[in-house]
This record gives sequence, C-alpha cells and structure tokens, in this order.
Amino acid sequence: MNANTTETSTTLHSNRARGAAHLWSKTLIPTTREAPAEAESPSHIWLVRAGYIRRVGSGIYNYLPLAWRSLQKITQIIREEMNAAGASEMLMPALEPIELFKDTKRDIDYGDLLFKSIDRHGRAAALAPTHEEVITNLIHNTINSYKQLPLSLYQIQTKFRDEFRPRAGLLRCREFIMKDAYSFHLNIEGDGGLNEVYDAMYQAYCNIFARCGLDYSVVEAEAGPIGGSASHEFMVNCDSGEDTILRCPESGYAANVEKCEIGKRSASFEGEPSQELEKIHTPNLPGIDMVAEFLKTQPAAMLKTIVFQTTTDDAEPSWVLAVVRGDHEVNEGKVKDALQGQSITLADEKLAKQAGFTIGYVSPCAIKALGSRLNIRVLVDHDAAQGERAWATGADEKDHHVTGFNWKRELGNLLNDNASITIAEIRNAQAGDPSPRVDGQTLAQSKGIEVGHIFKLGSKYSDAMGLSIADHTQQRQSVVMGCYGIGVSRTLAACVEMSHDDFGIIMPPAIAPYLVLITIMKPDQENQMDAALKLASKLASIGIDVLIDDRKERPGVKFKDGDLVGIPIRLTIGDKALDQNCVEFKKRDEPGKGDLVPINEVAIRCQSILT
RNA sequence: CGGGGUGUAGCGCAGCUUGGUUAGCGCGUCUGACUGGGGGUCAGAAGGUCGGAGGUUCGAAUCCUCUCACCCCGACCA
Repeated sequence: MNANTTETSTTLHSNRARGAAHLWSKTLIPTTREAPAEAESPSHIWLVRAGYIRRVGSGIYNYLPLAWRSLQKITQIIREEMNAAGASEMLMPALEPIELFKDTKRDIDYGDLLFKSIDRHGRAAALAPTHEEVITNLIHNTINSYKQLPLSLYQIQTKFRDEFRPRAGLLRCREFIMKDAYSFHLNIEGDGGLNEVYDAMYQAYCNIFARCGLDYSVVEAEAGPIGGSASHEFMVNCDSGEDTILRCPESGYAANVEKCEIGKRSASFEGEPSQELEKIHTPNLPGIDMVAEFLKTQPAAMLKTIVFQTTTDDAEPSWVLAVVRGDHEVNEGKVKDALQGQSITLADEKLAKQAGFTIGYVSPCAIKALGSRLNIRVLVDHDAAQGERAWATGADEKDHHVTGFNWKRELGNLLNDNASITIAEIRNAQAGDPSPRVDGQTLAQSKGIEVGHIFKLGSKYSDAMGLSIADHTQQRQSVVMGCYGIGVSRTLAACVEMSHDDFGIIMPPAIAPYLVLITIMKPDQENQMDAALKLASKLASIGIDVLIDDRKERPGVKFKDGDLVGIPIRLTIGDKALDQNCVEFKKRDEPGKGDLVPINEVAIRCQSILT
C-alpha cells in the first residue's frame, strides 16, 4: 500500500511540469535605468537595477522574485550536498533567550553585534546571530550515549547581526540568510571523528560552490585551538573583494592575508654603521609616507615601531614594541603568537605617553631609555632586522626622526639578550614574500569575497555549556564540535560581483532565477505569443525554468532588460525566425545576436547549457 | 564607534551662498498619435509634508538650534 502510494506520487510528479513558465508581466521585476545614489559596489548596483532587491532599511533588504528564485536554487544545491555529507536539516528559532549566551559569555563577547529585545515580561532575548549555544544546549538535552555520535545538523535561516556598518547591498547586511551546520563527536581522529566530518564538509563546500558556477578559492584561515589547519575560508575570486588572498603558485598553499605564513628570510643585526646617526626636525608630517618623502627616502628604508601592552588585569602592564619595515604592517595575531599566546592589545595612547613612549616617534631605542624602569620586550620582523642597513626611524622625541640608524651601534649588547630583543615573524604577508611551502617561490596576491567558513571548534562550546558524554569505558569526555557556515545571500551578491558586464548581471545557469528568457517581439501578435507559450511549456516539462517577456514594450527595452537581469539563455521570437520555424538563440555571456535554431532543437540545446 | 558626506516627485539631480508669489530639470509613469530588432519621436497630463521638530522673520527648501535617517572611508565578520 505504502509502496503503491509512493509509486503513484512519483509518476504524477514526473508527469507534471517541473520547471516554471512565468510571464514577466505577471511578476515583479522592477528594473531601473539608474541605480540609487547609495549603491556603489557592482553587485549592489546591478541587483537593484535588475530588480532583484530593494532596500527596506540600513542593511535590510527585500528579496524580490528574481533574487528569491536564485536563493532557492543556491539553497537547493546546499541541501543536496549537505544531505550527501550526512547532515540532517532542521530549524532553530531566530529568537533566543539571552541566558543561553551567558554560559559562553557571548552576550559580552558579541557585544553590540547582538540584537537584543525585551519582551512584555521584561525578559531579554536576542535575535540569533548564530546558533552554537542553542544547538549545544539541544544536544546536551537529547544525546545521552556516545553511540548517538557523530551527529551533523544544519539549517538555512535568517541571521541577525547589528553590524556597525552594513554596506555594499547584500554583501554585509544586518539581516541575512545563512546556512549553518554543526557536528558533534567524541574524538578528533578516527572513525566518526571531527577530522573525518570536517573533511567531508570541506568536500561538500567545494561541490556546492563549484555547482553554483562560482570561481572560488579555499584558503587557510586562523588555526583553531586544536592546532593544524583547523579552519578554511571559501572565497569567491574577484578583484573587488575585500579579502586579500596570498598563494604559493607551486604548492597551492593559499591563505588569508592575516593568517598567511611567510617563508624563510635571513635576518641579522650584524653590520657596521655606514653613516652617522642624525636627528632631523620633522614637524607636521602625519604618516610614514610623508616622513619618508621629507627625509628623501622610502618607507621600505624605515623602521616602524608599534607599541602594544599586555592585558593583565591589575598589575602594571608590560610593553611590547613591534618593529617592522615602514612598508609592512604589524599583525597583532602574529605578535601574540610570538609571545606564546600572551594577551596583548594596541597600547592606550595616554597610558603609553605617561609611561614615557613618544607615540608617533617611537624607535627600538625606546628600550634603552625606558627599559630600566619598565618591562619592555622588542620583537623585530626579519625584514627589519637587517644590520648592515642604515635605517630611518623615530627619534623618541616629538617631531623628530633619525637617519643612519644602525642596529649594532644603537642597541649594542641588548641585541644579545633574547629576553629583550627577539627576531620574529610579526607582520602581514604580502605579494612577493617568500612562500612558506616551497623554497625560492614567492607569494602572489589576489582578492576574494568570503562566502563560506568551516571551523574545528573543539570543545569550546561544549565545555562552556557542560556538554560531555561517557565513552565506552564510562569515562566522561567533552564533546568535540565543528561548525560550518555559508553566507547564502552573500553568495548571490558575490556571484554578481564576480560575474557581470557593462550591461548587467551574467548569472551562472545553475543559480539563475530562470535558465531561459523568451523575448517576444510582438506579444499582441497571436502566432508569436502562441509559439512562446508552447515552447515555454515544453521547456518547463523537462525541468527548465522559463521567463516569458510578454510586455508590450519596444524591442530595445526588452533586450536591455534581458541583459540586465542576466538570464543565461535568451530566445527571441520574431516573424523572420518564426517563418523558418526557428527562434533566435543567444547566450547572455556571448556577444552578438545569437543564431537561428529550429524550435524542436531548442530544448536539447538549453539542456546542454545546464550540464 | 572615529572621520567624511547626503536628505527636494518612483529614480537621478538643480535651486540654498545673497530668504520673496505658483519649487524646477532629466528619466520613469499615465493619455493620444506616429512608430516598431538594442532604453524611439511628438503633443498633453498626473505626481512634492523640500527628512522631522522648534526658532528667527511680514515671509524659510534657503538662515539658526535640536533631532532622525541614509551613504562612503577605517577596525570585525557569512
């Protein structure tokens, strides 16, 4: 009986038209000739102009029919791949009691990013920015044997983050659609361990972004508490992206600029002075570039000294001077690593000045002057630790710099004291730096937009929320977790950012709102309208989504709008083609007017585009 | 949050410095005609709390005070 029912419904289903065949005049596609003044980034401009989205408030958007259809296609691909990776879909609430965030202290850590609300009883709740707490709590209450692990769950849902500065349309919203998945394990290694599922998710993500038709990169991100490469970011490659990716062309190593390691570099404080140390008056010169220009040198010939302080609670802070070349940037995370994870922060300007640092004009010599009184460590980047060079740097005196700085002459014996002065990797990598993987190879730089991030969480949340479970030897163990996110609405924006031209969006077939746009030259002419409807229903019957532009507009308007919305295939129905039983077949990403294709061959040709 | 900027018709803007009747222009919209393969032409029309509140003034889009909203650049994130 059951089997029969299933069979019947399957049959019914396969007989039914599976694709959509919609009329432009009966849906909402408000294209515009001009973009609103507020839109600057390409994806924002085109999504608004093509009638995909409209702004409701800052960082809050309506997804109009075209956008929603695309988003549905993206989420469908995500669902298929997540299910294939063994994850089960569920749905958690967007509204969460604030207490849930107390255990993990994220009510504080997240700070103002958390949307908070008070209900009529005075109870505080938050609009969920993510769901680690809710799901950890759920697992805590529902899993009571190690035999139920591993377990992977996911949801696709609206998230809320009260961003300081929402921007670029769908790229950074305060309300956005996200797929978030969480996995729970007893072990890291081995069968059913975190690593196994992490690898499966990694593969699923590759499948997802490839199927969406996106040009993407997988990039190593900050290593988690477990160590190793415990986190990866998935970036859509595009020049307008905000994230900088560095990669070794030979080994394939790729990483976010903040996390990228730098290969071997030689460094030595040895070297005789080649010129006198000269103090120069340099007033009113904000920024190292202007100072360099004034001193008739380059930022690369200067030393930049950034003052950090340790964040110990009550005791007097100790100070860390991070010295890099003037054209390089100090990386706080790497400074922290160089100090064995000691917690530091950029020095408070007032405190630092009180302590004696001439902020803005600090040089490594500050340790000579202040070292007897204060607890100071100096970390010097390899490229700054070049003893044979004569450097320009601050003079530790307001409005003054020095030239001719020589490490050995200026710092002398202090250089031998490893507790005081250490050479360490403390700066951001940049293009041209040596590859950390292949000797002699250099890093190349590109830009991207982060659309996915997978992470080995370890037991951070389970420990904070008391989620542990007894293994087969009755030993209680912390549950190990992984989490895996995809910015769904951002993916749509990133796609447009990556794929557009001067006329509008160019949608990849897999996530286009419709695969085919039928443009009718004369919709009030019955034979043209008939041909369009007939063709549309045929295409729909084999699962192809079709939009029919039946508007009584001039051809130019329809062609322009067609290019704008970016549907991959345009079929133009006009008298000339119809006389030969043909339609004009044109792909959005190809120039020209397309070519004549017999109507009965159109379906096959459309299908071939999809695969 | 720090810095910069903008609010005038559905969209893009002018007008504000130096206050003066009925607030303009382009696009879009509506009506009609001619058109008809890349945002066509002509004629006509509709459409405005000038972001809001208060003040100065005989009189405010314009000057003053407060306020709200939005955007851009910086630090974080899917």
